[in-house]
Amino acid sequence: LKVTKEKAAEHHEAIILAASRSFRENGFDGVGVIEVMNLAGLTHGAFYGHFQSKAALAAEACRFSFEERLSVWPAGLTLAGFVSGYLSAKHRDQPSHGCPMAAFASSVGHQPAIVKREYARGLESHVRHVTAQFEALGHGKAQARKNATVLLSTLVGGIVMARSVSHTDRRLSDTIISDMKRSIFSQYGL
Amino acid sequence: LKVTKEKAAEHHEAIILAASRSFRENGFDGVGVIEVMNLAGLTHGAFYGHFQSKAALAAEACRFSFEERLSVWPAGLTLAGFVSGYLSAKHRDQPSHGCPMAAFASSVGHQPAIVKREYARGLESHVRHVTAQFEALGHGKAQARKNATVLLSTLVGGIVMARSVSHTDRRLSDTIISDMKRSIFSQYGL
DNA sequence: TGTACATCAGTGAACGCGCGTTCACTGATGTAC
DNA sequence: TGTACATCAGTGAACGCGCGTTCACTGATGTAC
Repeated sequence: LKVTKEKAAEHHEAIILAASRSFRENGFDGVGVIEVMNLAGLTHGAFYGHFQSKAALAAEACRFSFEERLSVWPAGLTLAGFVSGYLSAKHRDQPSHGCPMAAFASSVGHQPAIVKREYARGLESHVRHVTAQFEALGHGKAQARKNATVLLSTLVGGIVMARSVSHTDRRLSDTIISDMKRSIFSQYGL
Repeated sequence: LKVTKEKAAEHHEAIILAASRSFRENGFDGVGVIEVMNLAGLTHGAFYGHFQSKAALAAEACRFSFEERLSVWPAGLTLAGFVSGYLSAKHRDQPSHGCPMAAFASSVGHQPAIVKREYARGLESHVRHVTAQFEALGHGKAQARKNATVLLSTLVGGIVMARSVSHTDRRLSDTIISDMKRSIFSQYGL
């Protein structure tokens, strides 16, 4: 049954949102088109009226995830606050609302080119954003960029490692998080 | 056709080796039982005479990957040498022979419990091994363990991030590797 | 040592299932008069 | 503004494919005599 253009646009956004959440939670291959559509409150048949393929949705979901993450960045958030929030049990246990780099980094390599491209774009914009934070702290342009690259890679490593054992060795997972946080704080003097 | 017990044992090892390589290269879900068996020089029908399930093979392949990695650790390898080899274009481009943590970290969470358990065991033994390296350098037990945890997480983050964009933005990928290496070297005074 | 036979590693066809995708159909929308 | 009709977002059955898994069968192994 046909619906309002506004309703259809809302549906489109709902699909992307649902995909963004469940792809981050279960990986691109861990959730199917049917499940995403049901999460969006629709049936699977309507999917190909909105997207050309699952890969196209994955790319959109990837783009949305990065965009959402940067858009909810609080105005006065310090680097210390950012690191603390990133390396937290909450972030580890809620990948669906978390960093898309940590969620997609190691599986995006096996995804279609369209997904890889959108991921690389998001990564670049994320690096730029953190670079600006370091520049605001007085670092030179080149050094700020290096710091941003290293900090983000380090954070991703910490959360990815913590998640990899969070259901098997909770204590080790907690240790990774706290040790990484302490190390980063001392390294950057936060 | 029946084969010698020795041949059968060789086949068993060949399957694990092939799985270890292709799982690290393509992920647990990126390669099927048929492909693994063909890589091992057999047909898929023989698989369930060797393993109870694909998950059981994944667990064995995981265990083997960690074991192989530690067993080929050169006797006199310094931490600086280890870091240099880890954060290299060669390691980035050859995950099939590389670190199982970097290869499996973010997908092991979606694998059956038996795989998760074997991964956690390998991770723990890897941390212990690097801890011993730091102890040999004169660090106290607790500090050595912390250093090992942080170093490994940082290395994994670097290689995972570099791999995530290696087919899309080679320059950024190279930058991540070199910036991470420089940062780690200066942090640990290598 | 030689022979007959039970064992069993490996083969390849087949099964069931879930997935991404397609399509004929429905009925509310929104446009032309 | 009201009516008739073309449009098209959404539905749900169906398709093809690849995957993990099963199984009847083959024929070399290795054992019992």
